This record gives sequence, structure tokens and C-alpha cells, in this order.
Amino acid sequence: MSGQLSDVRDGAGTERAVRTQGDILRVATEEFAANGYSGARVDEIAARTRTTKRMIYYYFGSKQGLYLAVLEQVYAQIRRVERGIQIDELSPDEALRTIAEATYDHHTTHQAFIQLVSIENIHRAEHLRQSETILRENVTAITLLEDVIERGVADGIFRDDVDAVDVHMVISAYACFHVANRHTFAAIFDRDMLDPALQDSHRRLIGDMIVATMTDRSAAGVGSHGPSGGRGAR
Amino acid sequence: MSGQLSDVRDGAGTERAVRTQGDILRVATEEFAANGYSGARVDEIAARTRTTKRMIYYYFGSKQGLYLAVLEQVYAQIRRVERGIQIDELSPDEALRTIAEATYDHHTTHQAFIQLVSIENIHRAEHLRQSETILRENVTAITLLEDVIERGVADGIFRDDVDAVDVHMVISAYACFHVANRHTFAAIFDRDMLDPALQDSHRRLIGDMIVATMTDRSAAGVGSHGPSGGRGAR
DNA sequence: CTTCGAACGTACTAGTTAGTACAGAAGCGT
DNA sequence: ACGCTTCTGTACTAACTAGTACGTTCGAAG
Repeated sequence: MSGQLSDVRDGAGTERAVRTQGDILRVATEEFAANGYSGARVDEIAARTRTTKRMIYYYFGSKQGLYLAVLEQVYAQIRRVERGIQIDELSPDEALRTIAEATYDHHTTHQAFIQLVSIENIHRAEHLRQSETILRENVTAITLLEDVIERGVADGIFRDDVDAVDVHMVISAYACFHVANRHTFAAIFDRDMLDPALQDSHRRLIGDMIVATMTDRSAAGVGSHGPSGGRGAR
Repeated sequence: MSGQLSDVRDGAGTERAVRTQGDILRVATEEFAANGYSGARVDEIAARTRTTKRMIYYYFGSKQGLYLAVLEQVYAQIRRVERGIQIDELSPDEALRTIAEATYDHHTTHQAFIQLVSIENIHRAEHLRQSETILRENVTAITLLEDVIERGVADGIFRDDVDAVDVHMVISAYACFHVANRHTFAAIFDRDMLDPALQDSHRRLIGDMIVATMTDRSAAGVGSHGPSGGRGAR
């Protein structure tokens, strides 16, 4: 029913209380992102806040409650970014590139978000599934893409066997990987994917890829492979 | 020097001892992949083996030692797959597609590997960096791609501003995402990326993407964006 | 059959960690 | 000033968990 999540006592709270909660949330975000759910220590979070562990339990009830509040916070953040993307006046391919680059920029500048998503997946999204807010609100990315793709297909410049969810998957995959697998990739291949010197070309590459793929007439329908196209989009 | 890792007493051991170690490794792989490093319980691993906790410490020394052995095992596995890819007789674009699909197939059928990589990244690859074997041997993927790309560029069908490491990154990103972010993606967008019904089209899509991107003449050099090309590969 | 070392099992410990009992302070309407 | 609720700090506990001390069994060499 009414969130036992986001049980952040809002409104009534003192100015100071709000600051305390925000402080806890900020530190908790870092701690969970850096160490995972089990690895994160409530005592450690408390120590790095200017309050005590008592307050964490007062405001968030439990370690899990705190973790949920952290999750909701970072998902609310990306939602805000998605809502802010302006593509009305762009051609379908330019719009696609803009969305891809915005996603790339968000993820590379919000590494804690990506880490938390990774952690959440390790735990089979069992916490995330408890947040109706996230499940209900975070489909913004798809509705945005649906319009663009529809326009592109109507204009005859996009293939029609790849739908909005697929495109979102491709873009997210690329952007997430840069952050999520940064360390193993750097250790093995000796290349820091987030090196500022590579940022521009990496941002351009995801745009190139998604546009090249969607505008690739040879792949639509009876493409270079197998008989019938895909699974009949949407 | 000589591995404190892979301290799996090899050779001399009894047949039964070898079986015991393999048994522990198999269960440990599942347990670590499912719960993360901190979340995994040595007692739980022991309980699901037909031996005791004492044996884990006897053979692997510590929780960390066991975890390292697990990591090395799964990395050795993908190395074997990469070595087995035959592309000598294929054209550059067909070879690229073959590598992409093989990677996709490996990752989707070895989910524990992907989960362990995610976990390792949460911990900034600090365990992986201790394994000289992994760091030394696991660049197979790159050498394979280097040949293919070199041929494609020489033939004039591939753009020359995207190198082997970039291509590997793109392919890995796509394949990893399917497994690594499966649960949050399914929870929010209501689509199981590993649904067998989607498998064929998903496998085809990464091939389409990497080939479309590499053969996209409009993107090479003075492409659709900005002035000078990328960062002059290799 | 004996001996010796590798392989194994049981019961324990020392340290950690999420969570709480209790006591107190600080705002605020009356 | 007074009483009520919201908020905050300290000291504690119950449960858990990585790791170990110590004893036993197994298998092969002599």
C-alpha cells in the first residue's frame, strides 16, 4: 500500500531532520555502491555521517529499508534526466543519437547508480521489485524511444524488426558496461574505459552504432542471415 | 611467486581428493555467483558439498583463496571457448559476426561467469588483479579480433578508427548485459532478455550491430559528427 | 601388521554486526 | 511553564561467521 519504502518522514520534519536524512542517504549510497549489500556496514555508514546508527534505524527502520531508500533515490535521478531530454525537433536518427548520448553521459557521471543496479541484479532484483514507484515510473526511457522509432519507421529510414525495448537494451548495455565492468576490463586489457581522453569517441560510438544498426536496410526483413526477419516487433 | 592461487594440490592427490576439490569448486561457484563475495557463506558451501568446511580450508586456505580459485576456473573456461573459434576461412564481416555470436552464446550459457565478473567489479577487481594467470592469458579475445579487423580495414570494408579493444568492448557489453542486468530489466520493462524465444533474434542483433557499425562508411573519418575522426586507432 | 602422511570430521572460539533498550533533549502548541 | 511528540546519543545483546585445535580414518609403502 502506501510506501513502507520512502518512509522518509517527509513534510513535517524539522529542517535539521531533513538534512540528517539526506546526509545518511548520501553516505549510504556510496557505501552500498562500493561494497554491495552484504558488504556494506551500517556502523561504517553511521561513522561517516555526523549522526549515529540510532538515527539510521529511526529514519529507515532497517538496513534493507535504508538500501531501498537509496535505490529509489538513484532511480528517481535518472528518471529526471530522461524527462529532460528534448528531441521534438530532431529527425529520428538525430533523436536516437541524442538519447544514446544522454544515457551514456548519465551513466558515466552517476557511477553509483550503475554499481547499485549491478548489486541489485546479483540479488535477483528482489529489493527493486518491492518498490512500486520504480516499477511504475521508470519506463520513461521506453515511451521516449517508442515515439522516435515509430517516426523513423514511418519515414522509411529505420528497420522495423527492432523495437523500443531492444534499442533501450542496446544503449543501456553499452553505457552500463563502461562503468560496471571498468575494473576487470582495465585489469585485463589495460584500457580505462572512462579515461576522459576516450570519452568523446566513446560517446560518438554508441550513437554511430545505434543509428547504423537502425538505418541498415540490409538487415531488415530477409537480412544477411536466416530466413524470416525477427519476431515481428512490438 | 608460483601460485598461492591454484593451490589446488594437483597431481599427487588421490582420485577422491580431486573429486572433492572439484565438488567444492562447483558449489562455491554457484554460491559466490548467487550471493556475492561477502554474501556467500563458507558454511553454506560446505553444507551443499559432501564434505565439510574443514576441507575447504584444507584445500583452499581461506574464503578468499576459494574465491580466487573459482575466478580462475571460470576465466579458464572462456579462454578455452575463445581458442576454439574458427574464423580463418571467413570474410572479415562474417568472422566478426561469428566472434560476436560465440561471445553471446558463451555468456548466456555461463551466467555464473558474468555474475562473478560483476561481483569482481564491485570490488574494483582487487581479487582478479592477484591472478597472474588471468591477466596474462585472457587477452585471447583481442588477438583474435585484431587479425579480423586488420583484414577488414585492408580490404577497405571496415572503418579504421575503431580498434580491437573497442570492438571487444561493444560485443562484451551487449552479451554481458543480457545476463548481468536480466533481473532489473525484467522487473522494470517486463521482458526477460534470456527468454529462449528471443534468443535467435538477440544473437542476430549483435552481429548486425557490429557489422553495420564497422562497415558504415559514413561514420569513418569525417563522419556524421564533428570534424576529425577518432583518436587514430592503434 | 605396522607406520606414516595425506585426507577428513567435530566441536569450538574470537571477532563482528544488525538491531535495540533506555535515557535524554529539543521543538511547539496551549 | 507544561505536556506531548519528534528527534538524538550511549551502551548493550543476540546471532552469526570465518577460521582453528584436535582427534580420527584411510591407503600405501615397508
